[in-house]
Amino acid sequence: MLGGFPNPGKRTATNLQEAAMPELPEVEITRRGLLPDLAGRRIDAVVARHASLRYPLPRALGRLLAGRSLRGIDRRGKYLLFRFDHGTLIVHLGMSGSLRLVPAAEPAGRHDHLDIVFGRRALRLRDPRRFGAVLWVEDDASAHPLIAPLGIEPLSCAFDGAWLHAATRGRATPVKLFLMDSHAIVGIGNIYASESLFRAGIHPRTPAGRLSRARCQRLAEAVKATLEAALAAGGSSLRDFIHSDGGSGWFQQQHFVYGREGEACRVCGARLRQLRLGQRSTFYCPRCQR
DNA sequence: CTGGTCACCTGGAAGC
DNA sequence: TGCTTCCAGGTGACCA
Repeated sequence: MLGGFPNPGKRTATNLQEAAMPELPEVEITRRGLLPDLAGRRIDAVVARHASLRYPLPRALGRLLAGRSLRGIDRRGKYLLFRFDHGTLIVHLGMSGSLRLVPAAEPAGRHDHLDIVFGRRALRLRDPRRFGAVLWVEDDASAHPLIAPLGIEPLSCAFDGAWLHAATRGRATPVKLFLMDSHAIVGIGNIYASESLFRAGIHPRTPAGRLSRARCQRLAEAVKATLEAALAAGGSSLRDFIHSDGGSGWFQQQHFVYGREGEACRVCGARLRQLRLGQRSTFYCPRCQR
């Protein structure tokens, strides 16, 4: 393998199936894992090794953060909000990003773009595909142009069947694409969209606006159950994840349909199928999902 | 406003 | 063996 980049080991299955992307549960797990170690801690230095990810990194990040104490970490959708007295550092992990606590002296790998040093340890941002983002806002982060248009939090009480029913009226778009539209609902990526629709027994191509009230109810519950199952799976390995060297990737999870095209449905045994919606692979069971 | 498509970036796998 | 092509993914930008 390339220097410094951990070898994920021999894997026979496709990485499609194994490499879970940071969706809402992974981001929330990261937040919960970092909080107890970092809240209240003072930053000593910042090391930026790459000038930009999706956007240019804030300039003079070291001068901005050194000597400041981290007040807390919030999450909005898939954005992590690191709170300081004088502003908020917004971090998005894109599709390949991770944040881990490492010894500050540990040599950085090829894709370790940013270190925020707290004493002997560093919060290290690794993002091989550089789809992630690091932004700084002095004023209200919720008003930031990337944050303000975000949709409802799927784990909030406000997200339920009634909300989903109302929000989808008049929408012809396939329900899977609606689930993935961050301006409608945040945090549901390609994997959990397929998984949630399977749990709800709804075909991914169903026009969102045609879903009955009852099916919206079922889908809202399925989304919550899917995300909560992932959170539970991640929670059990949370400390290992945050403090490991990154070799193991995101926590493993058993999917019902994602990445399993051609295999047998775990519920009915039918051959699972794959189709493309919005340029994205979509997996479903032709018998369980109508 | 809605819906559809593209670009960004990289590593790994598949194809030739 | 080595090159080329394709694909994965989140999301903003841009089009009709």
